[in-house]
Amino acid sequence: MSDARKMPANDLPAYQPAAGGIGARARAAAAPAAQYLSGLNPEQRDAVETLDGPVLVLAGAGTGKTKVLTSRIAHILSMGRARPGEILSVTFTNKAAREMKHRLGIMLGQAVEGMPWLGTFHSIGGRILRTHAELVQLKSNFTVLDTDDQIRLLKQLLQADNIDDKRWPARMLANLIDGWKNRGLTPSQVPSGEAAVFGNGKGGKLYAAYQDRLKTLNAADFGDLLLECIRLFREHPDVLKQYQQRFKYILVDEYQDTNVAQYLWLRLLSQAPGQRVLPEADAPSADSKPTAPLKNICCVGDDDQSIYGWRGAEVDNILRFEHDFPGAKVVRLERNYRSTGHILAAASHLIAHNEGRLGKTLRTEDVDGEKVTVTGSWDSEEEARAIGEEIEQLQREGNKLNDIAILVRASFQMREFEDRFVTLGLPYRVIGGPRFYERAEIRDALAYLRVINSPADDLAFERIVNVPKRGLGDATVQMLHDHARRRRIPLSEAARQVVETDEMKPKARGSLRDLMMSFERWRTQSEVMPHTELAEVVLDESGYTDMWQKDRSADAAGRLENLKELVRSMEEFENLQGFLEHISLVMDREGGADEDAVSVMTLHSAKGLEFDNVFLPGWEEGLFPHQRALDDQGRAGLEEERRLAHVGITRARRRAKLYFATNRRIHGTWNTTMPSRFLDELPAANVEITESKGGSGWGGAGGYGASRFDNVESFGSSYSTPGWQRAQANRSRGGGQGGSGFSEGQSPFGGSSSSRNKRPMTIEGELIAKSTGTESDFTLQDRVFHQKFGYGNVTKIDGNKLTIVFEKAGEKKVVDSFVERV
DNA sequence: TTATTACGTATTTTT
DNA sequence: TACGTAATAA
Repeated sequence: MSDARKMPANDLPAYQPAAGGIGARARAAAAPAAQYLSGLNPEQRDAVETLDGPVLVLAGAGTGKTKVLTSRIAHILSMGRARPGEILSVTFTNKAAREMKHRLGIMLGQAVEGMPWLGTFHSIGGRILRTHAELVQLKSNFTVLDTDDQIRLLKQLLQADNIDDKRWPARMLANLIDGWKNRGLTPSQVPSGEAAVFGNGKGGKLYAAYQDRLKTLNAADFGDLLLECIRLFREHPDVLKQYQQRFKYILVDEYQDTNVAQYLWLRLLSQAPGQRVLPEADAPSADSKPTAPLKNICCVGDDDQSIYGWRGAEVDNILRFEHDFPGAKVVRLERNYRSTGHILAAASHLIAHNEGRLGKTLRTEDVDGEKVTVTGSWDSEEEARAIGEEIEQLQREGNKLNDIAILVRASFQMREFEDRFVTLGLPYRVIGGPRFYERAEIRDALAYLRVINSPADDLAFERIVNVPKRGLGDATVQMLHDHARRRRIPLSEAARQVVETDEMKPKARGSLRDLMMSFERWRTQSEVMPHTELAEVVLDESGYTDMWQKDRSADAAGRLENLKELVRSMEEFENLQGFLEHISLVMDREGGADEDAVSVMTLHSAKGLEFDNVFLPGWEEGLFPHQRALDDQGRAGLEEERRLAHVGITRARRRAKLYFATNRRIHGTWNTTMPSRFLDELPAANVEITESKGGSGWGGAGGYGASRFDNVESFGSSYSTPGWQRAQANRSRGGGQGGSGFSEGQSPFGGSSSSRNKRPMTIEGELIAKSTGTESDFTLQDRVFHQKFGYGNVTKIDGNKLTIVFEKAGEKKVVDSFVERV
């Protein structure tokens, strides 16, 4: 194993000098081969060494999936089959991408400059899109909108269309559009029946309008990063060909999580260069016969870990792989190197209840270990208390807190544990909580920078015109909107024009003019000043920092800290443009793992991780499986929940502990719940039912199993149950937790700072300048009418600015779009 | 225009 | 419960 160490890691591409007159293959096999191949079992090795043609690796939990992927890349490189820049390697999450980069780094040394095309679907799609932005009616500095921006934008569209956004919430439309994009559907491709379900048949039109608006805002949402990429490939075969030629090898991680759009994207790229592009509506239908020779694509996944169906992931993609990629080699990895016998048996048994699996049987050579435990407690509070105590016990036995995780179904469950841990003084860390960049102060700061970088970014402008308060309220913004729409210009340009006139009250006008002048100044400065410094200047001069300094609320200090962190994190990027490109894509935070602390996270964000001790609370009907999954997706939903349960249990190396509570508070009211059906699906031989250690003597052995249906009667009468009364009594918990309740801001930015150099904003500037000069179609002495000032005569024309003497209001300067000729 | 209050309603998972 | 929106007052 370690005799392979002879060859230094960074000698990787240097296999040539290593061996003398042997053939290339032998050379490669003899030299660094041991380095990355020796640690692989036969199946893994098979997956790594099969370089030609499509390969599907079915990798169960803990079977060395990432190891296979990274080894395969190492293999491709050391065989000289491709250079780093010719390997496309896509993952689903940033976390996974980072992990792969990290492991590759260890495996190869610095020899491989970071693999330029290793990243998430979205970041790579975005990158391709920026390179060819003009071809899809964008500019290369386009903004990536997050869900929040998206919804605000849709809200505006709904209002413009006089649609009651009570009855038809913008959020719902956003989900619809997202769904369409996930399925690779442009506005014209959405089935008319589906488009009609929203807003009395206006859904389709709204989608189209939304796309339109995105283009004028020079923005793309998440779905666009893939969908527009697909459109680009279809409409410009030459561009597609270029990428097909570049990518000699394609590797896909977590293939079971891909959606239709991602599938199409991969299909296009995986065809041999020059092949006819797939016909328009080639969603993966049963009869899609792949005729084109397909390249070397290797997909790794596990159908039993598909947990993103609600987000458009198609388990079908992986189930149909052999059909889609004929001649594909399928490798099963079934040797589990992570969990003990009992844990694995429990997980396997559970998942066996699902139908429509490709079927794998996980094996382990590890000892049986401790049985999986199931513990019932009276209510969620007791559950938290019990888990807290068990953790303290584990700690006393010498376990690291870092080796302990609590995995919950829904994030609201976390609170209870946080409360408990704070009172216990137990260090914990919440993973995947409110994202750094989603915090209001970060988004505000970013909005300022966005407006500087891209004056057409109306959403950003709107966000900060009146933050901090400048006396520019709804009325002002509405007026700017009117003007902007009429002249088809961005809001910030409208503001610049209106400020020259008497349209606004002096006070508002003054502060808007100040703001616009500031932006002008910052924009100039941005060309000479380092972007971090610029950010500081902006935050300072805009009064934004002041605003929080004056704020006396508890979290103001934390927000200021976050702002500092934001500025600090900008250093990793070459310029403002590069920073803004990345911020919207790199959504998760990292780091902070130095301290010994219990991890608290959702089951979803736990995928890919492992811990010695895993606590799984909340195994109750309605919560897990989640009611909504059941309602919306029926059987498929249940199976996905079951896969989620499977993922949860298989995170554990040594101990998996499940919990259910009889009473849980949801939306402030107490509900009596039944233990999850998943508990019944566990194999008795590997499970132990234990007493709750949380005191009270309730719960425990009889809590589920034969007697579980005894609880049914108490449904609906929860207010009279002892639990409810006790809960009332417990309300007055003395929780004086003075210290810092919030988890501090951490940098969400990965190590990769591959920001490319692009000239910022010159293009924008020109465009703006031009739109200003549009001639007015008024002539001197025209008699006009103005909403606010009444009738008057034009006495002077300066571009689109008119000076008018009004009969009542006297001489005023106004913008022409506010008056009409009479 | 902003601050305050009242009311109603929605609550999974995330690139 | 807790948040956001809408109505109302200053």
